[in-house]
Amino acid sequence: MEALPVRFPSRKHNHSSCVNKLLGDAEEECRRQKLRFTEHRRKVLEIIASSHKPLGAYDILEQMNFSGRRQAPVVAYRALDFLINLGLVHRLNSLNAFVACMAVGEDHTAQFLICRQCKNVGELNSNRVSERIEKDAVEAGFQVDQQLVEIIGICYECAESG
Amino acid sequence: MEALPVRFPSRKHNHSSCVNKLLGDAEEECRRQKLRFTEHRRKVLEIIASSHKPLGAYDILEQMNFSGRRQAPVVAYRALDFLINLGLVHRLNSLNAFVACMAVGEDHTAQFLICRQCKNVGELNSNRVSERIEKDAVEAGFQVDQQLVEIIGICYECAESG
DNA sequence: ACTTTTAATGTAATATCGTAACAGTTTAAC
DNA sequence: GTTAAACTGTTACGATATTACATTAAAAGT
Repeated sequence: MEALPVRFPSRKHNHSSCVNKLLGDAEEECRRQKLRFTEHRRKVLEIIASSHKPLGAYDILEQMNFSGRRQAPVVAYRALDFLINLGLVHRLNSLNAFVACMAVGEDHTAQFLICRQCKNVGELNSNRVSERIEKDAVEAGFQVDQQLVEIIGICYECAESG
Repeated sequence: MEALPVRFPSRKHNHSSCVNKLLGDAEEECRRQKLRFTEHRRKVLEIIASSHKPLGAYDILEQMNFSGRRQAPVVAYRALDFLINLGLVHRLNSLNAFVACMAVGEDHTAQFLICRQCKNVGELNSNRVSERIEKDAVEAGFQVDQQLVEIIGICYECAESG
C-alpha cells in the first residue's frame, strides 16, 4: 500500500522556503491561466502562507497595512476569493478562517486536520476518504459536487509533548 | 452488504409526524437525562424540525415571536446550544445554519448531504466513511475527536426533475 | 496609437452571525 | 423554607461578510 499523503507542519520545518514555494506556484499558475497576480493577492497569500495556523479575514487585514492605511474588509475577501478559486488557499468552515494549500497543483481532495491544542492545520489528501464519500453518497442517490471534511483533534507533536 | 443508512427528506414525506417524533424523542431524552425541556427549547426544536432546509439563527428568531415581542439573538443561540449538545440538532458549518437530526439516539456519525438546488439537507450515516476518516487520520498521526463532513451537490429528486 | 472592453481597486455603508455581562427569576435539592 | 443551580431578560457589543457604485488600470481589437 502506498503512503498516505499527509502534510502536517512540523515544528521545525523551513518556513520561508515553504512561503517562497507557494508564491512561485502562484505566479506560475497565474501565468498559465493568464490571471493577474496583483499586489493585494500576493500580500494576502504571503500572510496566509506565513502561518500554518488558520487566520481570519480580519487577522489578514490587520497585516495588510503597508501604506499605514487600514484596508476595507472587502479587499481581503476579494483576494481570498481569488486565491481560493485558484486552489492556493482553503477556507475552514468550522473556524471561519483560511489556510494556505499544502498540495498546490496536485488535483487533490483535501481533508483538514485541525489540532485543537497548537491550532496548526494539516492537510490529509486521502483519495480513499474522498472516494468512500463519493461512493456512499452516490449509493444514497446523491450527486457530489464538493466535499468539506474537517477533522478536529490532536496532532502528533502535541500528543507526544502531552 | 447491509443498506447504507441515509435520510434524505422526500418531497412527499409526512412532515407533521416527523416533527412530532422529534419532539417526543426530545422529551424522552430530557426526562432520561434530567434536563429541562423549556418553552424556548421546544419552540426552537419545533421550528427547526418543521423545515428540512437549514435555518439560520436569525430565521429561527423571527419565528419565535409568540408574544409579539422580538426575542434577542442570544435566546435562539442558547436553545440551539442545548439542542446541539443533546444531539437533536446539527450545525452546518458551511452555511452557518441548523438542521434537525434525523437519527436521534442512534449514536451516529453523520455526513450531511446538502442539495444546492432545493436546499434540503439529508443525513448520511455511513460508518464506512467515518471509519475510513478515523483510520487515515490515525495513520497520519492524528488523534480524532470530531469529524465534520458536508457534501454539497444535487439530491435524487432534483436530479430527476432536471 | 487609440478606442473598447474587461478586470481590479477604492470607499462607504450595511447586512449577517454570534457572544459577553449581569441582574432577575424559576426550579430542583437539601 | 432556605440554598444552590439552572434558566431568562435585556443591553450592548464584537466578529464576519457583502452590496453598491464610482474610479482606475490592464488587455484586446482595430
